Amino acid sequence: MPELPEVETIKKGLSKRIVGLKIVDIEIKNDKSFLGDVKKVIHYEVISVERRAKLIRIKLSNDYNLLFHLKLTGQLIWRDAALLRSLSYEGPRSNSFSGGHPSYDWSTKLPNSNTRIIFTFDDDSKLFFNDLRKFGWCKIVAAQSIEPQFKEYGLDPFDKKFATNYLLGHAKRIPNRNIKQFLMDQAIAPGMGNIYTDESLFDAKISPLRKVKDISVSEWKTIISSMQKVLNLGLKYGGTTDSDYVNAEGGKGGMQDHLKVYHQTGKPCLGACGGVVKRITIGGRGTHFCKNCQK
DNA sequence: CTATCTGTTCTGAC
DNA sequence: TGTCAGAACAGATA
Repeated sequence: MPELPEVETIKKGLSKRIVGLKIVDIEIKNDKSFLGDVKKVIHYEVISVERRAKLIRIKLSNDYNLLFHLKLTGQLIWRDAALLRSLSYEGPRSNSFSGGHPSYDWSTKLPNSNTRIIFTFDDDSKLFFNDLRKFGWCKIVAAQSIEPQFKEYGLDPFDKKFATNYLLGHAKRIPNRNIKQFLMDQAIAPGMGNIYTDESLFDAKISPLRKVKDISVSEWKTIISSMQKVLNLGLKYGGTTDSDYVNAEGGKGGMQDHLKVYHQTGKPCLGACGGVVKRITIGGRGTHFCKNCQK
């Protein structure tokens, strides 16, 4: 599931590959995945690739943008022309039992049954928007409409102003909200999702059930530094591949091997407390934590 | 076979 | 206003 580190990893990968290329064709295989008129972006060049919250923005030379939200299962995979020729028909097929990880034949065979949009560039390379569950989208947004789109989001967790006072301000507004849902609120901590919220709270030794009004200033400081720590770790390992996430080259991330609580239900707690990782539901989301370590 | 669960965000009801 | 269920969708699991 793409959260800040996954989206940022894709952004970096795409930026390296497609800046300077001109879009020459867009093939829409699922109408609901694409909003806008393709005529507005065809024949224009990619100026930059940026991230805001969990959105990816491809800025074009004519003041239009392609904005993507990958939601749960969206992928953006770029292939150069040579690789497309060698892999387009009979990509190697892995079986479904490769070390407990899902099959990855979609990352070698492109397009595939999950491909919703195909962008072709002027060097014959292609960008594939794959999305198994079709929650994700790509839309064309004019330059002047970008900021209004981003207005709903709070400060990026790496912003210098993302500090105790900022979070206290939000906490005052919704004092009875639990810290888990608080951190998942995109108006407060955009880019945070289930994985990095659970990991951050474990690192901070704070229970996900704590109400925000009961969190002290020093605990807020700890939470902020834990968030930045685990997000940075996610960035370092190129994101978490739990099921569908791949980077811009179609490769897996490595953060899944460094998760301490997320999807570790029943395993011994790594806090050396002798407890086990529990799973409960908060706000409809699976929440993983250690009752001993997190107070 | 059906029922349940997953995980992000939006919508509509209370 | 905050809170919550349900929907969007497809597939893995029970």
